[in-house]
Amino acid sequence: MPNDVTLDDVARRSGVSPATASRALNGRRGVRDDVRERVLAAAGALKYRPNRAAQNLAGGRTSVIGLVLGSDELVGNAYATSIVQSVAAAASVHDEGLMLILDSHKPAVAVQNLLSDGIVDGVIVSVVAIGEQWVEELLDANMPTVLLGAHPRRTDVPVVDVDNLTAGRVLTAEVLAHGHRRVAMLAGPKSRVDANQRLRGFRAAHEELNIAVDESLIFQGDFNGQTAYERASEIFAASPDAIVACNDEMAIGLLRYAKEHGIAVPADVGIVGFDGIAPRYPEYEVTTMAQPFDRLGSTAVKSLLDLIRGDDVPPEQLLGPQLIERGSIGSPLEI
Amino acid sequence: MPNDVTLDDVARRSGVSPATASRALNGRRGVRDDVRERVLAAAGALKYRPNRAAQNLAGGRTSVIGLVLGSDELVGNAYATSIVQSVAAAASVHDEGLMLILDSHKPAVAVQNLLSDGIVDGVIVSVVAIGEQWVEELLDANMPTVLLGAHPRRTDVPVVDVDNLTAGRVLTAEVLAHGHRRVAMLAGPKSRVDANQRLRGFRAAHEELNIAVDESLIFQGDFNGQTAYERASEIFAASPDAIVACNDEMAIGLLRYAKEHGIAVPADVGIVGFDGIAPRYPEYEVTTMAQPFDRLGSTAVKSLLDLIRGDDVPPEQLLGPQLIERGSIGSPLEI
DNA sequence: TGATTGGATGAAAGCGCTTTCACAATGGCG
DNA sequence: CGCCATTGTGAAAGCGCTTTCATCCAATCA
Repeated sequence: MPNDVTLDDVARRSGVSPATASRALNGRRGVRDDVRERVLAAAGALKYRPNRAAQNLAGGRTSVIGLVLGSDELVGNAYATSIVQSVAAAASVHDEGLMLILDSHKPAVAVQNLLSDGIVDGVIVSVVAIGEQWVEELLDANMPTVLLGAHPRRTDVPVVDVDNLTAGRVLTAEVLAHGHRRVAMLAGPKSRVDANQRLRGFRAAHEELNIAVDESLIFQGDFNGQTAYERASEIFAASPDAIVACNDEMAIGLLRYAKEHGIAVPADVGIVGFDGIAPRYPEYEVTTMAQPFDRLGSTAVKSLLDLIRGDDVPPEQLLGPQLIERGSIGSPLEI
Repeated sequence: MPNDVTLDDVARRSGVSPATASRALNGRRGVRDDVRERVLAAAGALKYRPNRAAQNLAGGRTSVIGLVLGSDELVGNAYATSIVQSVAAAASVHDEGLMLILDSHKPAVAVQNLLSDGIVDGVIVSVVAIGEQWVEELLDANMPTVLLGAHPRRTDVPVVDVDNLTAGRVLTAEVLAHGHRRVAMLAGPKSRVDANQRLRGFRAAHEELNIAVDESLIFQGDFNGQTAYERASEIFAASPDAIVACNDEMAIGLLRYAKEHGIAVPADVGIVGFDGIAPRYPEYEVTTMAQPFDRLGSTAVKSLLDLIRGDDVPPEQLLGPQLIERGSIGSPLEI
């Protein structure tokens, strides 16, 4: 056992009852200052560490939250990876542990385990996992849950997401502001709310300027860079002035194709992406709408903790994205 | 509370004592078959889920293992990401939960928490976290631990790693077998055991063929692709026949430079990498020595569970890597 | 048939903590 | 100077489970 000194030991050493020791250690009020210090000192000297299982059993809280992701999504999926990172960081800020639950080959067992008391106090479910049926099961259970990314149907679970509509609108407006008029859209999966919102934003930006959207310039994508690369010839064949790709992976797929086929960006065609992960590929300079990953993670964690505590949580929290200019639709505009 | 039906409820419903119910549910022997079935049925009907905190407190096991990583290592670090993925998968196979511990801004608290009983039964520490002093603290504590990747100094903790020496030797031998003679090495950080072993393998392969290693062709790298890209001109200026990069990121950095400067690969120079993550970059076809991530994760998890159970674990388990031929040192050799 | 074994079961004792609850002790007030 | 809040403290009751330990009964053996 890593740890064998108990609260009783601390209590005995500091000459108080376990009850008082517990109160002192947990910062409860109603303990004289000198007593509290004595207890703290004893705990330090003994290297006392509370037994979390016992705390949990007695107190009801675990201080662990779960993060649920689809499994094959992690490797090579910059979005998912960023989410893990930011949620982990946020959890750590709140002194919460983080259980990582990837879609396993034993979903039933995973859910079963998760729903047991004493394992996690609540879960954050990433949009990349939504659709898995075991996740549905999880949502139906009476477990505090926050969705990271909107769900196509469930509106009964609080959502934290980037404001995809605005993001799509602003990004497209930026493209239009550079003078591009034939703007193509490489959309994301139809099942994804974020993809749809971005598309709506794309249309909205056009409407604002009274520019008609050429429906033949809207291409169905799947958020996958390789697929985008493979469809690139078709898209370029439509000779758009610029292309709005619904995420950076697809934008990079297009850029790769352009590079390999002597298509100049932004001279021949402008290309923009989404998510803000493109900067990780230094050879592809692409203007992008960055996800506020840090705030996404911290907001989700904070909301979940509120939910666990029983506080009210807004049904939908949309965070502002940030435009990252990297010159792939032309030089930055003067203001 | 997600869950409010207790073992007592199950016991009562099936007309047995809680003791028997517990035994039945946990597959302990000494329960008549019909009784066991009755209990199982009752548990199913009641949707009973054990309270893990209570189980843990009474039984001593958590069924959760920890995975410790350096924090900034996750995003954009394919190696770390793959490790997370494979460990998560392996944990799930064993019905273990996975706590993810990234190097936080509160290392002390993190360690403190981790070492509490009832949080995790043991931890897997990835080589990418080694060096952080809080990890040292963790290793010194009496907590079952397995290292994923060798530690430069500590030999008191069981290690699971790829056989980097052999990997380096075989990969270099392959390069030499293609007829390359002036072979450069872009090494990894000197502080890393894996990097050093690969370099040793590089030398060993040369020795076996009685080829002298030109020390001026050994370049110090840092496992970073961008840095490799920036140093590429210097390396190519030494006009090697081929370059062994100590990981794929660096190999890709070199390839990117080559591509941009009209250096043909493998015609002008051969390039190979390490880790097997290159295939994720379809535009860069690079022969690589793949880490057996799946086995790495499963072996580490299995060893940790053995350790927790009190069984003996070999101090060092080296797994065989796999050569992935992708033509970046010339066409595959006939056999 | 009586003694002996062994398997199935239940009673009860914790695991280490938090938290009522009751009780002193203290201080403010009339 | 006595009375009521207040505050600090300890005793003890669980939290829900596992696990001895003792018990019971049927099966085995002499």
